Amino acid sequence: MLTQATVENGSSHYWPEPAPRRRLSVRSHALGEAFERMGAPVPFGRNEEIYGETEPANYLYKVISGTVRTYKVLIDGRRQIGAFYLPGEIFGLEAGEEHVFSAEAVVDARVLVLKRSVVASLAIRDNKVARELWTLTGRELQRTQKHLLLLIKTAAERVASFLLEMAERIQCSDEVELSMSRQDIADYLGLTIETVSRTLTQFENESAIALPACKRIVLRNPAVLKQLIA
Amino acid sequence: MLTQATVENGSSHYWPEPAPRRRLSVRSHALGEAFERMGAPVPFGRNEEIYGETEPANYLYKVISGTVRTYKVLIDGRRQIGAFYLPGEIFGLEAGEEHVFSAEAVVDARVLVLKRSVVASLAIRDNKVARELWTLTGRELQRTQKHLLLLIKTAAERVASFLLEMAERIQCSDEVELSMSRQDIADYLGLTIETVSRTLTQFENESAIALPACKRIVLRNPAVLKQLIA
DNA sequence: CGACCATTTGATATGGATCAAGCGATGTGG
DNA sequence: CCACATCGCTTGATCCATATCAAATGGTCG
Repeated sequence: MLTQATVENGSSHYWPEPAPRRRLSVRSHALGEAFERMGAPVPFGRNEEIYGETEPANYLYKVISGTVRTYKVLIDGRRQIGAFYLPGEIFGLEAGEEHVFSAEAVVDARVLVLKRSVVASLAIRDNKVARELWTLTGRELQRTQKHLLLLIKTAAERVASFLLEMAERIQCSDEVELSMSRQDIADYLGLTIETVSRTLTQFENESAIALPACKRIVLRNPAVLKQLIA
Repeated sequence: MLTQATVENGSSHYWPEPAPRRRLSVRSHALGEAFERMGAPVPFGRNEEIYGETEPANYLYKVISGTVRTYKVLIDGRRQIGAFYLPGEIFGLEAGEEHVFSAEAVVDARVLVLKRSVVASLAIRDNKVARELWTLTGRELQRTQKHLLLLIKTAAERVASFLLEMAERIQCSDEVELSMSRQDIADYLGLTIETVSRTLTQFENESAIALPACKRIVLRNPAVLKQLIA
Protein backbone atom coordinates (compact mmCIF):
# COMPACT_ATOMS: atom_id res chain seq x y z
CA MET A 1 0.00 0.00 0.00
CA LEU A 2 2.09 2.89 1.21
CA THR A 3 5.55 2.55 -0.20
CA GLN A 4 8.47 4.89 -0.45
CA ALA A 5 8.78 4.26 -4.18
CA THR A 6 6.87 7.33 -5.32
CA VAL A 7 8.87 9.96 -3.51
CA GLU A 8 12.37 8.78 -2.83
CA ASN A 9 14.48 11.90 -2.98
CA GLY A 10 14.53 14.63 -0.40
CA SER A 11 13.15 17.48 -2.47
CA SER A 12 9.62 16.16 -2.41
CA HIS A 13 6.84 18.60 -3.04
CA TYR A 14 5.57 17.80 0.40
CA TRP A 15 8.67 18.57 2.41
CA PRO A 16 9.50 22.16 3.21
CA GLU A 17 12.21 23.85 1.19
CA PRO A 18 15.57 24.50 2.84
CA ALA A 19 16.35 28.12 3.59
CA PRO A 20 17.92 29.75 0.54
CA ARG A 21 21.59 30.52 0.94
CA ARG A 22 21.03 34.27 0.79
CA ARG A 23 17.54 35.18 1.71
CA LEU A 24 16.51 38.51 0.27
CA SER A 25 13.08 37.84 1.62
CA VAL A 26 10.97 34.81 2.27
CA ARG A 27 10.42 33.38 -1.21
CA SER A 28 6.79 32.35 -0.78
CA HIS A 29 5.02 32.56 -4.09
CA ALA A 30 1.45 31.53 -3.45
CA LEU A 31 1.47 33.03 0.03
CA GLY A 32 3.29 36.17 -1.07
CA GLU A 33 0.79 36.57 -3.90
CA ALA A 34 -2.09 36.17 -1.47
CA PHE A 35 -0.60 38.98 0.60
CA GLU A 36 -0.33 41.26 -2.41
CA ARG A 37 -3.85 40.47 -3.61
CA MET A 38 -5.78 40.19 -0.38
CA GLY A 39 -3.66 41.75 2.35
CA ALA A 40 -4.70 45.04 3.89
CA PRO A 41 -1.85 47.57 4.04
CA VAL A 42 -1.67 49.09 7.53
CA PRO A 43 0.74 51.80 8.72
CA PHE A 44 2.23 51.55 12.20
CA GLY A 45 4.07 54.40 13.90
CA ARG A 46 7.42 54.06 15.65
CA ASN A 47 7.04 51.85 18.77
CA GLU A 48 3.39 51.19 18.00
CA GLU A 49 2.08 47.78 19.02
CA ILE A 50 1.05 45.47 16.19
CA TYR A 51 -0.13 42.68 18.48
CA GLY A 52 0.33 41.71 22.12
CA GLU A 53 1.28 38.38 23.63
CA THR A 54 -1.66 36.16 24.68
CA GLU A 55 -3.78 37.87 22.03
CA PRO A 56 -5.39 35.39 19.64
CA ALA A 57 -3.17 34.94 16.58
CA ASN A 58 -5.82 35.79 14.00
CA TYR A 59 -3.60 37.45 11.41
CA LEU A 60 -0.48 36.93 9.41
CA TYR A 61 1.74 39.91 8.59
CA LYS A 62 4.19 40.87 5.88
CA VAL A 63 6.52 43.84 6.22
CA ILE A 64 6.39 46.29 3.30
CA SER A 65 8.66 48.96 4.73
CA GLY A 66 10.30 49.67 8.07
CA THR A 67 11.30 47.14 10.70
CA VAL A 68 9.28 45.10 13.20
CA ARG A 69 10.46 43.51 16.45
CA THR A 70 8.83 40.67 18.37
CA TYR A 71 9.57 40.54 22.09
CA LYS A 72 8.59 39.29 25.49
CA VAL A 73 8.88 41.14 28.78
CA LEU A 74 9.94 39.01 31.74
CA ILE A 75 8.61 39.54 35.28
CA ASP A 76 11.73 41.37 36.37
CA GLY A 77 11.07 43.92 33.64
CA ARG A 78 13.78 42.79 31.26
CA ARG A 79 12.79 42.51 27.62
CA GLN A 80 13.97 39.79 25.27
CA ILE A 81 13.63 40.50 21.57
CA GLY A 82 12.82 37.35 19.63
CA ALA A 83 13.43 38.65 16.12
CA PHE A 84 13.62 41.64 13.82
CA TYR A 85 11.60 41.50 10.59
CA LEU A 86 12.69 43.48 7.54
CA PRO A 87 10.77 44.37 4.36
CA GLY A 88 9.58 41.28 2.50
CA GLU A 89 9.55 39.09 5.60
CA ILE A 90 6.47 37.43 7.07
CA PHE A 91 5.77 37.31 10.80
CA GLY A 92 2.99 36.50 13.24
CA LEU A 93 2.83 32.80 12.37
CA GLU A 94 2.14 30.89 15.57
CA ALA A 95 1.71 27.20 16.22
CA GLY A 96 -0.92 27.75 18.87
CA GLU A 97 -4.03 29.90 19.02
CA GLU A 98 -2.33 32.73 20.84
CA HIS A 99 0.74 34.86 20.27
CA VAL A 100 3.68 34.00 22.50
CA PHE A 101 5.55 37.22 21.75
CA SER A 102 4.35 40.78 21.20
CA ALA A 103 5.12 42.72 18.03
CA GLU A 104 5.93 46.41 17.59
CA ALA A 105 7.14 48.71 14.84
CA VAL A 106 10.79 49.62 15.45
CA VAL A 107 10.41 52.64 13.13
CA ASP A 108 7.43 53.84 11.12
CA ALA A 109 6.42 50.80 9.10
CA ARG A 110 3.88 49.61 6.56
CA VAL A 111 2.62 46.08 6.99
CA LEU A 112 0.30 43.88 4.92
CA VAL A 113 -2.21 42.14 7.15
CA LEU A 114 -4.00 38.94 6.15
CA LYS A 115 -6.60 37.03 8.14
CA ARG A 116 -5.41 33.66 9.33
CA SER A 117 -8.73 32.16 8.32
CA VAL A 118 -8.12 33.32 4.75
CA VAL A 119 -4.71 31.71 4.76
CA ALA A 120 -6.24 28.55 6.22
CA SER A 121 -8.84 28.34 3.48
CA LEU A 122 -6.15 28.93 0.87
CA ALA A 123 -4.15 26.08 2.37
CA ILE A 124 -7.13 23.76 2.02
CA ARG A 125 -7.38 24.38 -1.71
CA ASP A 126 -3.72 24.69 -2.49
CA ASN A 127 -1.15 22.30 -1.07
CA LYS A 128 1.57 24.70 -2.11
CA VAL A 129 0.29 27.24 0.38
CA ALA A 130 0.12 24.60 3.10
CA ARG A 131 3.71 23.62 2.37
CA GLU A 132 4.83 27.25 2.38
CA LEU A 133 3.33 27.72 5.82
CA TRP A 134 5.28 24.72 7.03
CA THR A 135 8.45 25.97 5.36
CA LEU A 136 8.00 29.31 7.05
CA THR A 137 7.58 27.66 10.45
CA GLY A 138 10.68 25.57 9.83
CA ARG A 139 12.68 28.63 8.91
CA GLU A 140 11.55 30.38 12.09
CA LEU A 141 12.70 27.32 14.00
CA GLN A 142 16.15 27.45 12.37
CA ARG A 143 16.39 31.16 13.08
CA THR A 144 15.46 30.63 16.71
CA GLN A 145 17.98 27.79 17.08
CA LYS A 146 20.71 30.04 15.70
CA HIS A 147 19.62 32.81 18.07
CA LEU A 148 19.72 30.39 20.99
CA LEU A 149 23.29 29.40 20.15
CA LEU A 150 24.23 33.09 20.14
CA LEU A 151 23.15 33.55 23.74
CA ILE A 152 25.84 31.29 25.16
CA LYS A 153 28.66 33.15 23.42
CA THR A 154 30.79 36.12 24.55
CA ALA A 155 29.65 39.71 24.04
CA ALA A 156 32.08 40.26 21.15
CA GLU A 157 30.84 37.12 19.37
CA ARG A 158 27.21 38.13 19.81
CA VAL A 159 27.70 41.64 18.48
CA ALA A 160 29.81 40.40 15.55
CA SER A 161 27.13 37.85 14.66
CA PHE A 162 24.47 40.52 14.78
CA LEU A 163 26.38 42.88 12.50
CA LEU A 164 27.14 40.15 9.96
CA GLU A 165 23.55 38.90 10.02
CA MET A 166 22.24 42.39 9.40
CA ALA A 167 24.76 43.06 6.63
CA GLU A 168 23.61 39.86 4.94
CA ARG A 169 19.91 40.63 5.27
CA ILE A 170 20.16 44.20 4.07
CA GLN A 171 21.68 44.10 0.64
CA CYS A 172 24.71 46.35 1.17
CA SER A 173 27.44 43.86 1.94
CA ASP A 174 29.79 46.34 3.59
CA GLU A 175 27.59 49.02 5.13
CA VAL A 176 24.65 48.62 7.47
CA GLU A 177 21.97 51.19 8.20
CA LEU A 178 20.47 50.02 11.48
CA SER A 179 16.87 50.91 12.16
CA MET A 180 17.02 49.74 15.78
CA SER A 181 18.45 51.41 18.88
CA ARG A 182 21.29 50.13 21.04
CA GLN A 183 18.65 49.06 23.56
CA ASP A 184 16.95 46.93 20.89
CA ILE A 185 20.26 45.32 19.94
CA ALA A 186 21.11 44.71 23.59
CA ASP A 187 17.72 43.10 24.24
CA TYR A 188 18.12 40.91 21.17
CA LEU A 189 21.59 39.75 22.22
CA GLY A 190 20.92 39.39 25.93
CA LEU A 191 23.41 42.14 26.83
CA THR A 192 23.22 45.69 28.22
CA ILE A 193 23.43 48.83 26.07
CA GLU A 194 26.73 49.66 27.74
CA THR A 195 28.27 46.34 26.72
CA VAL A 196 26.96 46.66 23.14
CA SER A 197 28.35 50.19 22.92
CA ARG A 198 31.73 49.21 24.38
CA THR A 199 31.99 46.23 22.03
CA LEU A 200 31.29 48.44 19.01
CA THR A 201 33.96 50.93 20.10
CA GLN A 202 36.35 48.02 20.55
CA PHE A 203 35.62 46.83 17.00
CA GLU A 204 36.18 50.39 15.81
CA ASN A 205 39.55 50.58 17.60
CA GLU A 206 40.53 47.30 15.96
CA SER A 207 39.54 48.84 12.59
CA ALA A 208 37.02 46.04 12.05
CA ILE A 209 34.24 48.59 11.63
CA ALA A 210 33.69 52.34 11.28
CA LEU A 211 30.87 54.31 12.90
CA PRO A 212 30.19 57.44 10.79
CA ALA A 213 26.90 57.78 12.68
CA CYS A 214 25.65 55.68 15.54
CA LYS A 215 23.12 53.84 13.36
CA ARG A 216 25.39 53.60 10.34
CA ILE A 217 28.01 50.88 10.56
CA VAL A 218 30.69 50.27 7.92
CA LEU A 219 32.20 46.80 7.91
CA ARG A 220 35.79 47.71 7.13
CA ASN A 221 37.14 44.25 7.85
CA PRO A 222 34.38 41.64 7.96
CA ALA A 223 37.00 38.87 8.17
CA VAL A 224 37.89 40.00 11.69
CA LEU A 225 34.23 39.71 12.67
CA LYS A 226 33.77 36.40 10.87
CA GLN A 227 36.62 34.72 12.69
CA LEU A 228 34.92 35.62 15.97
CA ILE A 229 31.75 33.74 15.17
CA ALA A 230 31.77 30.03 14.34
CA MET B 1 -13.52 33.28 -5.38
CA LEU B 2 -11.39 32.86 -2.30
CA THR B 3 -13.28 34.07 0.69
CA GLN B 4 -12.84 33.66 4.39
CA ALA B 5 -16.37 32.39 4.76
CA THR B 6 -15.62 28.68 4.65
CA VAL B 7 -13.18 28.52 7.52
CA GLU B 8 -13.79 31.30 9.95
CA ASN B 9 -12.80 29.89 13.30
CA GLY B 10 -9.29 29.22 14.46
CA SER B 11 -9.45 25.46 14.89
CA SER B 12 -9.42 24.76 11.19
CA HIS B 13 -8.33 21.38 10.00
CA TYR B 14 -5.53 23.09 8.17
CA TRP B 15 -3.96 24.95 11.03
CA PRO B 16 -1.68 23.11 13.42
CA GLU B 17 -3.08 22.16 16.80
CA PRO B 18 -1.92 24.08 19.85
CA ALA B 19 0.30 22.19 22.25
CA PRO B 20 -1.84 20.22 24.70
CA ARG B 21 -1.76 21.56 28.23
CA ARG B 22 -0.01 18.50 29.62
CA ARG B 23 1.82 16.63 26.97
CA LEU B 24 2.35 13.00 27.89
CA SER B 25 3.73 12.53 24.43
CA VAL B 26 3.22 14.09 21.06
CA ARG B 27 -0.36 13.15 20.25
CA SER B 28 0.13 12.42 16.56
CA HIS B 29 -2.34 9.79 15.47
CA ALA B 30 -1.65 9.18 11.80
CA LEU B 31 2.05 9.81 12.22
CA GLY B 32 2.28 7.84 15.44
CA GLU B 33 0.45 4.99 13.77
CA ALA B 34 2.87 5.09 10.85
CA PHE B 35 5.73 4.77 13.32
CA GLU B 36 4.15 1.74 15.00
CA ARG B 37 3.33 0.06 11.69
CA MET B 38 6.32 0.93 9.54
CA GLY B 39 9.07 2.15 11.86
CA ALA B 40 12.12 0.00 12.45
CA PRO B 41 12.97 -0.39 16.16
CA VAL B 42 16.67 0.29 16.70
CA PRO B 43 18.56 0.04 20.00
CA PHE B 44 21.22 2.64 20.81
CA GLY B 45 23.73 2.26 23.62
CA ARG B 46 24.53 4.97 26.18
CA ASN B 47 26.24 7.94 24.43
CA GLU B 48 25.88 6.29 21.02
CA GLU B 49 25.38 8.67 18.09
CA ILE B 50 22.01 8.47 16.35
CA TYR B 51 22.85 11.06 13.71
CA GLY B 52 25.46 13.77 13.25
CA GLU B 53 25.03 17.39 12.26
CA THR B 54 25.40 18.13 8.52
CA GLU B 55 24.27 14.56 7.81
CA PRO B 56 21.28 14.44 5.45
CA ALA B 57 18.06 14.33 7.45
CA ASN B 58 16.66 11.18 5.85
CA TYR B 59 14.86 9.75 8.86
CA LEU B 60 12.35 10.65 11.51
CA TYR B 61 12.68 9.13 14.99
CA LYS B 62 10.37 8.28 17.86
CA VAL B 63 11.68 7.40 21.30
CA ILE B 64 10.34 4.11 22.72
CA SER B 65 12.46 3.94 25.85
CA GLY B 66 15.41 5.84 27.27
CA THR B 67 16.33 9.46 26.59
CA VAL B 68 17.85 11.21 23.59
CA ARG B 69 19.73 14.52 23.47
CA THR B 70 20.33 16.75 20.46
CA TYR B 71 23.36 19.02 20.63
CA LYS B 72 25.87 21.13 18.80
CA VAL B 73 29.55 21.53 19.63
CA LEU B 74 30.92 25.06 19.16
CA ILE B 75 34.43 25.77 17.86
CA ASP B 76 35.75 26.46 21.36
CA GLY B 77 34.70 22.94 22.37
CA ARG B 78 31.66 23.90 24.39
CA ARG B 79 28.54 21.85 23.79
CA GLN B 80 25.00 23.23 23.71
CA ILE B 81 22.21 20.74 24.17
CA GLY B 82 19.16 21.68 22.11
CA ALA B 83 16.66 19.32 23.65
CA PHE B 84 16.04 16.10 25.54
CA TYR B 85 13.50 13.66 24.07
CA LEU B 86 11.63 11.24 26.31
CA PRO B 87 9.60 8.12 25.43
CA GLY B 88 6.74 8.89 23.06
CA GLU B 89 8.39 11.99 21.63
CA ILE B 90 9.40 12.45 17.99
CA PHE B 91 12.69 14.03 16.94
CA GLY B 92 14.88 14.47 13.88
CA LEU B 93 12.40 16.69 12.02
CA GLU B 94 14.39 19.32 10.14
CA ALA B 95 13.29 22.14 7.89
CA GLY B 96 16.30 21.78 5.60
CA GLU B 97 17.94 18.81 3.96
CA GLU B 98 20.57 18.42 6.65
CA HIS B 99 20.57 18.07 10.40
CA VAL B 100 21.59 21.20 12.28
CA PHE B 101 22.16 19.37 15.56
CA SER B 102 23.57 15.93 16.34
CA ALA B 103 21.60 13.32 18.31
CA GLU B 104 22.84 10.81 20.88
CA ALA B 105 21.35 8.36 23.35
CA VAL B 106 21.68 9.73 26.90
CA VAL B 107 21.17 6.22 28.31
CA ASP B 108 20.48 2.93 26.53
CA ALA B 109 17.47 3.67 24.37
CA ARG B 110 15.15 2.09 21.86
CA VAL B 111 14.06 4.27 18.98
CA LEU B 112 11.63 3.76 16.10
CA VAL B 113 13.14 4.91 12.82
CA LEU B 114 11.09 5.91 9.80
CA LYS B 115 12.33 7.04 6.42
CA ARG B 116 11.55 10.66 5.65
CA SER B 117 10.53 9.65 2.13
CA VAL B 118 7.89 7.34 3.61
CA VAL B 119 6.57 10.16 5.75
CA ALA B 120 6.60 12.46 2.71
CA SER B 121 4.56 10.02 0.63
CA LEU B 122 2.15 9.60 3.52
CA ALA B 123 1.77 13.37 3.70
CA ILE B 124 0.87 13.48 -0.01
CA ARG B 125 -2.02 11.06 0.47
CA ASP B 126 -3.15 12.20 3.87
CA ASN B 127 -3.51 15.86 4.76
CA LYS B 128 -3.74 14.88 8.39
CA VAL B 129 -0.16 13.65 8.30
CA ALA B 130 0.98 16.84 6.57
CA ARG B 131 -0.72 18.87 9.25
CA GLU B 132 0.81 16.79 12.03
CA LEU B 133 4.26 17.42 10.61
CA TRP B 134 3.55 21.12 10.68
CA THR B 135 2.16 20.90 14.22
CA LEU B 136 5.29 19.09 15.29
CA THR B 137 7.53 21.76 13.77
CA GLY B 138 5.48 24.46 15.47
CA ARG B 139 5.79 22.73 18.82
CA GLU B 140 9.56 22.48 18.38
CA LEU B 141 9.56 26.19 17.65
CA GLN B 142 7.65 26.93 20.85
CA ARG B 143 9.98 24.70 22.84
CA THR B 144 13.03 26.43 21.38
CA GLN B 145 11.56 29.87 22.11
CA LYS B 146 11.00 28.86 25.73
CA HIS B 147 14.54 27.50 25.91
CA LEU B 148 15.90 30.75 24.47
CA LEU B 149 14.13 32.75 27.17
CA LEU B 150 15.72 30.51 29.80
CA LEU B 151 19.23 31.42 28.71
CA ILE B 152 18.94 35.06 29.76
CA LYS B 153 17.86 34.19 33.30
CA THR B 154 19.89 33.60 36.47
CA ALA B 155 21.35 30.21 37.34
CA ALA B 156 18.68 29.54 39.98
CA GLU B 157 15.87 30.37 37.55
CA ARG B 158 17.32 28.10 34.86
CA VAL B 159 17.75 25.13 37.18
CA ALA B 160 14.29 25.61 38.69
CA SER B 161 12.76 25.74 35.21
CA PHE B 162 14.56 22.60 34.23
CA LEU B 163 13.37 20.67 37.29
CA LEU B 164 9.76 21.78 36.86
CA GLU B 165 9.81 20.99 33.15
CA MET B 166 11.15 17.52 33.81
CA ALA B 167 8.65 16.89 36.60
CA GLU B 168 5.86 17.83 34.21
CA ARG B 169 7.12 15.67 31.37
CA ILE B 170 7.74 12.60 33.49
CA GLN B 171 4.48 11.69 35.11
CA CYS B 172 5.49 11.79 38.77
CA SER B 173 4.55 15.28 39.81
CA ASP B 174 6.73 15.41 42.90
CA GLU B 175 9.68 13.15 42.17
CA VAL B 176 12.02 13.19 39.20
CA GLU B 177 14.32 10.39 38.09
CA LEU B 178 16.84 12.14 35.87
CA SER B 179 18.45 10.10 33.13
CA MET B 180 21.00 12.79 32.28
CA SER B 181 24.23 13.77 34.01
CA ARG B 182 25.03 17.12 35.60
CA GLN B 183 27.14 17.88 32.54
CA ASP B 184 24.10 17.31 30.29
CA ILE B 185 21.98 19.59 32.45
CA ALA B 186 24.72 22.24 32.47
CA ASP B 187 25.08 22.11 28.69
CA TYR B 188 21.32 22.40 28.28
CA LEU B 189 21.10 25.41 30.59
CA GLY B 190 24.26 27.18 29.43
CA LEU B 191 25.93 26.80 32.86
CA THR B 192 28.83 24.78 34.29
CA ILE B 193 28.44 21.55 36.27
CA GLU B 194 29.72 23.37 39.35
CA THR B 195 27.02 26.01 39.13
CA VAL B 196 24.29 23.41 38.56
CA SER B 197 25.52 21.41 41.53
CA ARG B 198 25.76 24.45 43.79
CA THR B 199 22.28 25.59 42.78
CA LEU B 200 20.82 22.17 43.60
CA THR B 201 22.51 22.19 47.03
CA GLN B 202 21.13 25.67 47.59
CA PHE B 203 17.60 24.43 46.75
CA GLU B 204 18.16 21.54 49.14
CA ASN B 205 19.24 23.91 51.92
CA GLU B 206 16.11 25.96 51.29
CA SER B 207 14.09 22.70 51.56
CA ALA B 208 12.72 23.26 48.08
CA ILE B 209 14.02 19.86 47.01
CA ALA B 210 15.57 16.69 48.43
CA LEU B 211 18.37 14.70 46.81
CA PRO B 212 18.14 11.08 48.02
CA ALA B 213 20.47 10.17 45.15
CA CYS B 214 22.17 12.49 42.71
CA LYS B 215 19.83 11.55 39.87
CA ARG B 216 16.72 11.35 42.00
CA ILE B 217 15.19 14.66 42.89
CA VAL B 218 12.19 15.13 45.16
CA LEU B 219 10.28 18.36 44.74
CA ARG B 220 9.46 19.06 48.38
CA ASN B 221 8.21 22.56 47.74
CA PRO B 222 7.52 23.20 44.05
CA ALA B 223 5.98 26.58 44.89
CA VAL B 224 9.41 27.90 45.86
CA LEU B 225 10.73 26.83 42.47
CA LYS B 226 7.70 28.14 40.62
CA GLN B 227 8.01 31.63 42.03
CA LEU B 228 11.55 31.76 40.68
CA ILE B 229 10.52 31.20 37.09
CA ALA B 230 8.07 33.48 35.29
C1' DC C 1 19.60 78.16 21.92
C1' DG C 2 18.01 74.93 25.17
C1' DA C 3 15.68 70.60 26.49
C1' DC C 4 15.56 65.96 25.81
C1' DC C 5 16.88 61.50 24.63
C1' DA C 6 20.33 58.17 22.92
C1' DT C 7 24.94 56.88 23.12
C1' DT C 8 29.46 56.66 24.97
C1' DT C 9 32.76 56.42 28.61
C1' DG C 10 34.36 55.65 33.36
C1' DA C 11 34.41 53.32 38.05
C1' DT C 12 32.93 49.62 40.72
C1' DA C 13 30.33 45.39 41.92
C1' DT C 14 29.01 40.67 41.24
C1' DG C 15 27.33 36.19 39.42
C1' DG C 16 29.04 32.55 37.47
C1' DA C 17 33.44 30.52 35.44
C1' DT C 18 37.66 28.55 36.39
C1' DC C 19 41.00 26.12 38.99
C1' DA C 20 41.70 22.75 42.54
C1' DA C 21 40.63 19.39 46.07
C1' DG C 22 37.77 16.20 48.32
C1' DC C 23 34.05 12.79 48.40
C1' DG C 24 30.83 9.18 47.12
C1' DA C 25 29.08 5.72 44.08
C1' DT C 26 29.90 2.14 40.82
C1' DG C 27 32.37 -1.46 38.87
C1' DT C 28 36.40 -4.73 38.35
C1' DG C 29 39.88 -7.99 39.46
C1' DG C 30 42.15 -10.53 42.92
C1' DC D 1 33.87 -10.17 49.59
C1' DC D 2 36.99 -6.66 49.80
C1' DA D 3 40.69 -3.38 47.80
C1' DC D 4 41.25 -0.31 44.58
C1' DA D 5 40.57 2.32 40.36
C1' DT D 6 37.48 5.23 37.96
C1' DC D 7 34.07 8.40 37.16
C1' DG D 8 30.77 11.73 38.41
C1' DC D 9 29.41 14.92 41.84
C1' DT D 10 30.17 18.33 45.44
C1' DT D 11 32.63 21.93 47.83
C1' DG D 12 36.09 25.61 48.31
C1' DA D 13 39.05 29.61 46.66
C1' DT D 14 39.90 32.86 43.26
C1' DC D 15 39.21 35.30 38.89
C1' DC D 16 37.00 37.63 35.19
C1' DA D 17 33.40 39.18 31.91
C1' DT D 18 29.64 41.63 32.06
C1' DA D 19 26.25 44.16 34.90
C1' DT D 20 25.42 48.12 37.46
C1' DC D 21 25.84 52.80 38.80
C1' DA D 22 27.17 57.36 37.44
C1' DA D 23 28.60 61.02 34.56
C1' DA D 24 29.80 63.17 30.21
C1' DT D 25 28.98 63.73 25.33
C1' DG D 26 26.44 64.09 21.13
C1' DG D 27 22.53 64.36 18.19
C1' DT D 28 17.63 65.92 17.28
C1' DC D 29 13.74 68.81 17.48
C1' DG D 30 10.98 72.57 19.12
